[in-house]
Amino acid sequence: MSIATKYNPQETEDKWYSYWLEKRFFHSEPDEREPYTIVIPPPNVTGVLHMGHMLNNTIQDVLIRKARMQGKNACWVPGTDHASIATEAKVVAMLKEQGINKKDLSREEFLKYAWEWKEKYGGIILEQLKKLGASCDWDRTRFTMEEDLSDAVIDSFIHLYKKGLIYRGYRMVNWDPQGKTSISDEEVIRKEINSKLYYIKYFVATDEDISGVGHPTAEYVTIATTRPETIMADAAIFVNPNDERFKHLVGKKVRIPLIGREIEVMTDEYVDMEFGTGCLKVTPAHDTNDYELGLKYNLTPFLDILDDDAKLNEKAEILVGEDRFVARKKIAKMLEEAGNLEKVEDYKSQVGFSERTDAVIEPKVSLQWFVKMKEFAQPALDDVVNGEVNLIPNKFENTYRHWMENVRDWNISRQLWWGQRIPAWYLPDGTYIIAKTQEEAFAEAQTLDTKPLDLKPSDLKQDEDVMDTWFSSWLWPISVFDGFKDPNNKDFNYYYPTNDLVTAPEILFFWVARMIMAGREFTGKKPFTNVYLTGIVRDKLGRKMSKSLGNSPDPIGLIDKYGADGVRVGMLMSSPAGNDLMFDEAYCEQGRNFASKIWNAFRLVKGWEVDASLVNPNEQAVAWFESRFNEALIEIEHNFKQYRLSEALMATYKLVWDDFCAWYLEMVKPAYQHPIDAETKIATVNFFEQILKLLHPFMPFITEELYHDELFGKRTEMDCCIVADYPVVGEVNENLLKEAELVKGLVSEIRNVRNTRQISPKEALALNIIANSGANYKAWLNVVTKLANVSETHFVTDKVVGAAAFMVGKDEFFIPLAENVDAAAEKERLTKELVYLEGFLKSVNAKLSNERFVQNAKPEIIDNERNKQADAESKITIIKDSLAAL
RNA sequence: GGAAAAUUAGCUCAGUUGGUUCAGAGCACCUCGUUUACACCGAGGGGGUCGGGGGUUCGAAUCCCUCAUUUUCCA
Repeated sequence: MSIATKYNPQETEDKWYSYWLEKRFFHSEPDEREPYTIVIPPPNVTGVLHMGHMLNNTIQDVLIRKARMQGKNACWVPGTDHASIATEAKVVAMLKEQGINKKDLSREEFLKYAWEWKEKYGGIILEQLKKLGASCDWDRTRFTMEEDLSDAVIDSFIHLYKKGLIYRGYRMVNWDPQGKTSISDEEVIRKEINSKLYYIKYFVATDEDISGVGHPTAEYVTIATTRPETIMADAAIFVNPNDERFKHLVGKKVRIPLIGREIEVMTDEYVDMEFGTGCLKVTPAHDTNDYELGLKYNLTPFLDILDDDAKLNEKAEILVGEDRFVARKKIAKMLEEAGNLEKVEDYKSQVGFSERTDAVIEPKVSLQWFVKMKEFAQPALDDVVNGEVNLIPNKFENTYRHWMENVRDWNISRQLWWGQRIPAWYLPDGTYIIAKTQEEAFAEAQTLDTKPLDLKPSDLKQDEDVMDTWFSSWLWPISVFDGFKDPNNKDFNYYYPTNDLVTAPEILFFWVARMIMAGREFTGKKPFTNVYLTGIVRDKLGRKMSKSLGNSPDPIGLIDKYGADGVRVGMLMSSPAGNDLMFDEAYCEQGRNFASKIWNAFRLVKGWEVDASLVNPNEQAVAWFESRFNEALIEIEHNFKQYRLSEALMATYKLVWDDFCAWYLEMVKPAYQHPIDAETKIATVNFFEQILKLLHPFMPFITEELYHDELFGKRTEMDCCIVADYPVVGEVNENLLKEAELVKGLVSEIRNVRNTRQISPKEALALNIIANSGANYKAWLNVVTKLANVSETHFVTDKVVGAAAFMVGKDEFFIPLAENVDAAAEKERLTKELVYLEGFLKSVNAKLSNERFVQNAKPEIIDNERNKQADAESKITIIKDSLAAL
């Protein structure tokens, strides 16, 4: 059977992915083997594959494929996240296009549309992952809003509520006026924007000012604010207690401009004397820091002058119904006309934007559900500090610790419909019962002392809010194995805790940390052992990939262009854990070229005809490559242990390209159209098979394709590379490796002799050797002869005059040339080397004659220096002799 | 404003407890070569005061101080 001259990824990839699925190689069931488990970080159900997913899932697939080949029961659980706010936003937008307003729909109607939309578009991303070669157990695909997982969310809510770890209360939250929901701190994107700083005069309230609206009086304070539209909600003015400028005003009342309400001038260390005017207006309902001050001093009144859509309400007294940004402009004008505006300055400030809707976040006090986090934080911190859970790289431990030590309560309610509804049931009097169903809530209501008369089940109204998506994803490693539904089930006992988690550092806190917390709380066990943190995929200029910049390549397009194997290699080529990846298509090109190299090497070996009568001339080469393979395998395993995937790949790449293709195959390959001996062919085919296995986790498709070639004999239908035994480390002959390095050096030197003298590679040369080192060059003669085109070799004891001479290590080599050797050039070359060696020797001698060095340095270091000294001395002698002989 | 990390070749990065010629790899670049698996190739080559300065040490890319720059997190 012949083989195509070029590798065709498209055909190969679809063919083998289907075959793997058909033979159920990805599927895992508990058995007696050791499990190796990864749960996928569930992508948003509405998402499409981007470069971050490519990196993340390539890493997971490499880990899972390697474990599978190493005999573990590998299980990679895929799935998607319902992503409440993101999905709801998309559904709302879709309905809007159809002319449907969410407001006009009932909750049930809206959810019907949302589910329809999810069924239609959800899970595209999982299909895309298949193109990449992801070997997930698709039978185990889960969705965070499917029934069992939702039950887990509700049950865990009830569990925590009963433990007193969930409460309902007024707190300052990040309010998204466009999505009309609170969002978590993590969903707020801070951006620096150009704004203005308004300097506003607040006049001291005196008896003469009977206007009651803060008209000018003799004394006043000036405050600087970026938000003049909130002054109507002011509760106090604060100055620093050490600020001499305002001492005389402390305790006095000033009037809020335009509306004239009186507020007091108070003091607190919090106020920065340097910032603005040194006077701070405090608006507890509309600023997080002001809220804290409000609590501290129990400031009243507590006015919330903004509606849910960020328009001013009647509490503002003026500009009622205006949007906050419109109101800002208008009030500035009004202040100016009233003589309260001192000046306006340009100012850069940090403003929070909603990650989903890009609306400016409004700090807002509202009634929400919270999880107390203090108790969760300690065990989760301990796990990481004690090494129960490893963060890779561990530089993230500091950040993790900082976050866990300053943890704040978790707002888990969202004013949305798409998600798990809060299981709180309100009685007509406003009290509530936490229960899974209306019936259960009703039953519990019967036990209340304060139960209203004639209570019917339908009188109980469920909370309108749903839970934060992360309140379901923090259960992911547990719930995908039904650890809530049936805590003693076979899967859960077998697969949990999982092994590795691969995710981005940006969700270290709000996902990874919370999974550890949930693991400890609900199962008593950690959810995973190792957390591999990938970086952000950026473009080669270091910019984040974004739609607006248009700098994100289409992943599927890349796969079409370079093959999935090529793209996988490209993604891994330069992505150490925890570092951002500067993505450049050139890496994918390198990956594709690598696949091509493997393909062509295969074509070479496949083409060899065996002549059984030939004696094996390649024993040395075969023995060497075997050692070299094992040496590389040790390095690769070492890199894998430390999760240095890019280095493991690079070591594999060099083994295949340099050692196998450039050296080994060149050593053993027969002359054109000549047959090869049986032993060499068998050994080479065997090496090739080992190499395919080594490459498989990185490049699953091309390796599977070649693995099935008849060159390797007949395969049974289940004998596939995906489940082949991963190579194990064999013997390494150090001496052989050392000699090979000398031989490679020798071959390079001979090539150099040709290069510098313009001698054709076709012209055979004679070689004379003075083997001072005792290296066994005789055993390597075949190799040298072939690689350097040497016609005859002589072992000599005296220098050869009139020949091109060079050294490798301590050994001297001479190549007699037809034309005269350029003595002057030769002299220059030798002199140069002599100067270098003498300088080197001088520094070594300096060390050795330094008493303090000899006294303090470790003995093996000193021995080393002595060896260097002896080496240099003998080389110098040889070079001096050569110079003399010229 | 507070905290953390980083700064090594044109680019992306290695460099373990300070100690071999330790200044490295891949890519890119330059020269040569269309040799019979592969031009998606082969052979050779150039290129870095290890961000600056200071210190500890017999010895520093590696440890300490300081400055600069960058990134991230928190406020």
